[in-house]
Amino acid sequence: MPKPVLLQLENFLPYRLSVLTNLVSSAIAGAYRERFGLSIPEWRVLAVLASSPDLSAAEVVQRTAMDKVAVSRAVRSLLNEGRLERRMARTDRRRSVLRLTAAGRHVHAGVAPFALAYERSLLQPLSRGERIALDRALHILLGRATEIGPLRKR
Amino acid sequence: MPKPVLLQLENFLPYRLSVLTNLVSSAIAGAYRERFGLSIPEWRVLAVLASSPDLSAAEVVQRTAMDKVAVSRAVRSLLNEGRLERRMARTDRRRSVLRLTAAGRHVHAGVAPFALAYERSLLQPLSRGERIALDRALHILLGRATEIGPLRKR
DNA sequence: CGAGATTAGTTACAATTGCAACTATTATAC
DNA sequence: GTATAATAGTTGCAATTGTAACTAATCTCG
Repeated sequence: MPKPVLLQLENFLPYRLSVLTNLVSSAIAGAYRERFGLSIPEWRVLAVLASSPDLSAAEVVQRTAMDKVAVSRAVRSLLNEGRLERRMARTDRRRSVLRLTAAGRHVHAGVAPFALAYERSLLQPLSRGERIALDRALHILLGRATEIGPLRKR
Repeated sequence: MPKPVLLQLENFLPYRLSVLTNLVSSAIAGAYRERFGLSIPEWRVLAVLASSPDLSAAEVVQRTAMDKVAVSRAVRSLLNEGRLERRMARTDRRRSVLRLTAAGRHVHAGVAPFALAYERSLLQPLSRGERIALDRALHILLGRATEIGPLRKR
């Protein structure tokens, strides 16, 4: 007898994660683009530089789990839009030193409250305990997924 | 004084979901492609037709949360590969009736255990209680995300 | 019946993305 | 010091994906 295969797509964790993430990401991406002219990669770069100025592009890659090409392109458009400025490190002329301009800080100050409001709204139906449990579970899953499959180049 | 903006990317739920999902999806996608020559959209179509034969493409769209164009393309390549067969509904010649071929069932029988093993491995560090909590939280979040942002066309 | 609206599915085109190759610079090893 | 390897970042190209327009068939309702 063949072993019965019990796979229901709607209970399959990778599928559920994917559907949820697509929903959330496209809601957010639409709002960012519409209101601030920002793509998600741009927003991520902006967000890390807002709390940690003077990173190099490679450091941004490390902190955001983005691909280095994505960072390069996001940096370029943020530079074009005058939201970012770039110097080169004196000791190593390959490394860039990235910092938000006043315009960049201004955009960030506009987006961040919106982002936090979206998150708050998304989490609203969860109790405090449920949020903590979710937090823990995501943290563990992230570690485990990294452990299982290195697969992504950074 | 400007209100201090407290947004740390690494604590931001949409960001964390996105990183986790990318990690999981690319691990799975690589394995499916390598071992079975399947893309993720193809795999999803295969999975729903394995448990529910004779759906139309539109019904596949409803059950998978995929875009109808993505379904159309996945169906076409599965047809080309001989993993799917399509008839037209007698009562409505627009509607297709999709069914796995023996080859399609064979591929599904190969992939499904692999998919379940990956999921099991991913969940392995979570206790039973933690899995239940995760399950609940994802379910609630999915409903809430749908409520907040219709944004995606299907 | 028959005009207009609706639905199923496909196609065409544009935007996004990812990979690999490339340039420039610095580090390492002899 | 020079050759080789490694690192930072960019660019080009191909594959994926999304949006909108399209075809064909059916439905609605006067």
